[in-house]
Amino acid sequence: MRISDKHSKITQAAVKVFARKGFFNARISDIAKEAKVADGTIYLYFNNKYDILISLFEDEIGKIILQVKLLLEEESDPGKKLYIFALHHLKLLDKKKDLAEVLQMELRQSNKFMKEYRNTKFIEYIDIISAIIHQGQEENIFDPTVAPGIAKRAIFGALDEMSRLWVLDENPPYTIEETAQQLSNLFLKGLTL
Amino acid sequence: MRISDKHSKITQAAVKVFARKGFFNARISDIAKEAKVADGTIYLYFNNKYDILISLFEDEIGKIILQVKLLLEEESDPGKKLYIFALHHLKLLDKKKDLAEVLQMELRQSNKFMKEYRNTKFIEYIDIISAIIHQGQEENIFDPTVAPGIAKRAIFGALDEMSRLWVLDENPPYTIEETAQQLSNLFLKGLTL
Amino acid sequence: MRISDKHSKITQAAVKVFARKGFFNARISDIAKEAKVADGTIYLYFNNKYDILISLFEDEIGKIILQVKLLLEEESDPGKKLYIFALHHLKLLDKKKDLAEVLQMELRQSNKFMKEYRNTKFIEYIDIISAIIHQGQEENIFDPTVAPGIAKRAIFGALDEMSRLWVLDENPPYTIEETAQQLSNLFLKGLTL
Amino acid sequence: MRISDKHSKITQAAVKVFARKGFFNARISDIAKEAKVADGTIYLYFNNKYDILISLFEDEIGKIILQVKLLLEEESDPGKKLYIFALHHLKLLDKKKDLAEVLQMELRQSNKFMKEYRNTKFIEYIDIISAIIHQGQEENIFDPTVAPGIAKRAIFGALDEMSRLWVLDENPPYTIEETAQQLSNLFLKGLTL
DNA sequence: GATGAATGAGCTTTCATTCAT
DNA sequence: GATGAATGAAAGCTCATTCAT
Repeated sequence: MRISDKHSKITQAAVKVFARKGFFNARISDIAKEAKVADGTIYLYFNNKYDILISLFEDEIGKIILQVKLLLEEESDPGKKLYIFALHHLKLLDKKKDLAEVLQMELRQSNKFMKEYRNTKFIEYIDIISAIIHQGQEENIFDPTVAPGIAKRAIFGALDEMSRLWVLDENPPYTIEETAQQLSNLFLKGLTL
Repeated sequence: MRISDKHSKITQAAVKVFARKGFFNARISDIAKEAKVADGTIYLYFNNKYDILISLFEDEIGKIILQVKLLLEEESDPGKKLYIFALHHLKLLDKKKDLAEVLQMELRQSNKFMKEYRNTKFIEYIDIISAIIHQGQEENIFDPTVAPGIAKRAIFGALDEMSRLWVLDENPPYTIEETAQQLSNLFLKGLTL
Repeated sequence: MRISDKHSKITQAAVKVFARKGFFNARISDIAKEAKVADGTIYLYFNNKYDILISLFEDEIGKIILQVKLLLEEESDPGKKLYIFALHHLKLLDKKKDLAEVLQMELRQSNKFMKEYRNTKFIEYIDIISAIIHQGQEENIFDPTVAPGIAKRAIFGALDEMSRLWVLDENPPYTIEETAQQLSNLFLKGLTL
Repeated sequence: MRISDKHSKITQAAVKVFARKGFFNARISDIAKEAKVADGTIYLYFNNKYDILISLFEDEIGKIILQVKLLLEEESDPGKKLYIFALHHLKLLDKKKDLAEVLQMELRQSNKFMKEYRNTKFIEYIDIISAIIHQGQEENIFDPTVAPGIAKRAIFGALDEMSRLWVLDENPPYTIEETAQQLSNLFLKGLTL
């Protein structure tokens, strides 16, 4: 088994366990059992419990950023880019519910991660949105009086709050496509000159 | 001393301590010390540690709902209502940073509260937004194709994400009024026919 | 039960357990069981495991110093003082075998206690010897060329090594009085002009 | 590489590590790293952690015994022999501070070594002293009423306690020669008829 | 009602030892 | 023989909760 396999196995197990029980209620032995390794093995790959969460976060957000950026490269219209971003965000979190729950619930939860820990990956992710807005303003499509620093947070916040529907609800009242459509419409009209 | 005084003292202390340390890192003895009561006294007013958080949440959200509803009664225009809601939300959380942090960070964090615990107070709060949207649609001011169930979450999510700026950042790059203005503009244009 | 009772009960239990198993092999739960308290109770009286050992040491040596000084006050002849000191030292450690074992074995064992921890109580104890030697030199009874700083260590080391006989051996080949006599004779002749 | 090389490398490494951290705080991996072998390799040469310490002890004391006996053969006067023994003891431990620390601190520390483990090498070492005393008594130089079994322990204890000065103190207040001189004078006068 | 000393279950982390390669 | 990744038992310490006063 390759080294990276163990690391990855533990990460995947941690996602499941953190999603099920929450970071603080999750025991290392839960993760170990889920990953089918010994408790001690986890400490060969991670420094401590917090490190698992941060590491997991950076790895996964990193992958997501790569994916979205790749997708967006194929489109030039900022309005359509916004839709693609929204759709991709919702789809992804729907597909990886456990991961979604961990990212949403656990990561923002503690001073440990949002205050002391400078969350650069997260910033990189939402800066994709501000880049789109900026582009739209440069091309005279979007309203130049809109502050991209506010709009990016608004859009991410909206997506994030919506995605909770699929994470928490067994039978969400809206489809993902419908939601992505509605959200991008809403913001598009709001942004467009 | 009236019974409610002790209850309230403990709740206020819990807000401070949860904000400072997070729910899981907070100790009952921290709260007791902050409230200037004995550890055991807390258990005369609350069943357990989780109960403090839920109780705190319901009480505080209850007060906020009362306040906003009162404010909104004085205004009839749905567009202006949206601005008032946004401004009030941001102002409040800025004024009560500790409470803001607890509501944002701790409450959504655990399955314990968002899954098992049916969060009716929270639903009541964001339904204020959908009521405004509904009113605007009834009065043919807002686009009838917008789903209020989506828009309410989008608006709350945007506000929530924005408010993190004042909670976490020492020197936020925007003023509260500016932000409320930008957000309500954005959504207003998005919503308006 | 008075507070000091619990503290003392734990200290006494720790002496027994440390003597039986050694500091590192002793578990907190062993001490707790021996003291008939809960594990956690120990941490109401001591900061950590090391603290129990140091605290125990300072308390017990403190008591011993008081006792010996009291005894020595009644005697003026430095030669006889030396005998009294030796006899008392050996008797005491014979009577309190567990304590003797802990003081001998555990305390000198670790950098933690002899390097980082400035062992002032111990120094105070062996300085009783140098004071006697000094007195003898002042009174022209003892050889002035003898360095009290060396002799005090020699005498303490001799006593300490001897006392191991009663700590470790079931049937020591010498009696305490005989040993005290031999040792004080040996050193007296060595010291006397 | 000869087998004994690895064994010796590990022993030397263990001396360093035990001296630095103490037996219980030393990790097998520390010793392995210091010896530049793999952790598992240590178990090809030693049964377990305790075995390293005991083995180390027997080897090193064995060497010391050989050296002293050789030195003493060249001298016939028991008084001078005593001085030679003292000087050699102190010099050796000063030269091999790490070894000194391990012998002093770690070996006497635990029941594991002084009770269960019959320390024949150590006995052999201090019996060199009683042999000298015996010789002196046979030759009518030393006081026949002195019990060699007590005197040997007294002398060893004195040397041992003194040698702590060079192990623990950066700037010991006495030189080794001075100390050996003082000690052998003290005991010589004490022993001589 | 109020207290806070006492409890003891529970958890993270360490590390001697093993064994497949 | 040599390796070092993997193991899993073990233990120090914490802290929510209880209950005698």
